[in-house]
Amino acid sequence: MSTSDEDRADAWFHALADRTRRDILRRVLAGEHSVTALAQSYDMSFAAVQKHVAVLERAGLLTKRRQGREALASGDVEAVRSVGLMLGELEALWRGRIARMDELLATPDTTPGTTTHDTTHGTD
Amino acid sequence: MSTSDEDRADAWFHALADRTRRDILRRVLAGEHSVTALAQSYDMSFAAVQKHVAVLERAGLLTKRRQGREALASGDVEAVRSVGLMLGELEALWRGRIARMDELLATPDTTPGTTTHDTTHGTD
DNA sequence: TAAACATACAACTAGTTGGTTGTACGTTGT
DNA sequence: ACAACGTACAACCAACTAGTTGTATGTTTA
Repeated sequence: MSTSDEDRADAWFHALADRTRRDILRRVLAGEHSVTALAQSYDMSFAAVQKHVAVLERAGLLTKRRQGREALASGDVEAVRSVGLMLGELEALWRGRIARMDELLATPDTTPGTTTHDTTHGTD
Repeated sequence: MSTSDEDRADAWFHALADRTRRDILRRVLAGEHSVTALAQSYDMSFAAVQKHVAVLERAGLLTKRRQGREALASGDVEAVRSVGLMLGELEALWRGRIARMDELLATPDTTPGTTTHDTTHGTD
């Protein structure tokens, strides 16, 4: 495949790592806005805002539809949910660690030959 | 206050925007690891990995405790949840938009003097 | 048709990032 | 005591980022 999950995650988090872009995303999730309408909300050039919108669009967090001379931007809630899902996977890893700790406490004499720490060897 | 919510969000998303850091975070959420143990998993210098760990630590996604000469890093699941919460707020904005659309469809003759589009004016 | 508007993109600049090597300092083991 | 280990940080470099101005192209409107 061309763009891996990690590539998409890079784009997502990089897009979200700028407060202007997060603010733009909030606005376009709440409703459609043209690029100039968005630009008027910030103390920077139109071109700067247009580039922020482009970054969000490339990351898939926002889509644009053309209506006449205007480009109406709209937030993609599915993409936001995908980011949340990835965070959920992180939480799951942590839960696994806790479960492992509980297991050790519950059955203190099993797994007799193993060392006491670092059961998570990388698979790369 | 010194560090605003937006400052923290900047740090969170910037820390998550690098795949090596995301991988480190996965490992330290699954279990404690020393910095050298982490460094051995990646094809880069120890110093590079140490800096990645420092970025995650400054963002609050990871904590370190000292044990002898080792620094044991552990993922902070609460911070991960906070990031998820922020995404949830984005989703809520979108739900508000949908609710507003439904409202318009349900009562087609109310709000007689308003224009048909863009009910979300900025408040700055 | 001409002027004003909305967008897109190229070129440039200052600051930041992700990597490197080298050095310093506390800790462990012989 | 001393060598090896684990960590931290400074200095440096190439690549990238976020902003700028300027230009080009298409769309409305007078």
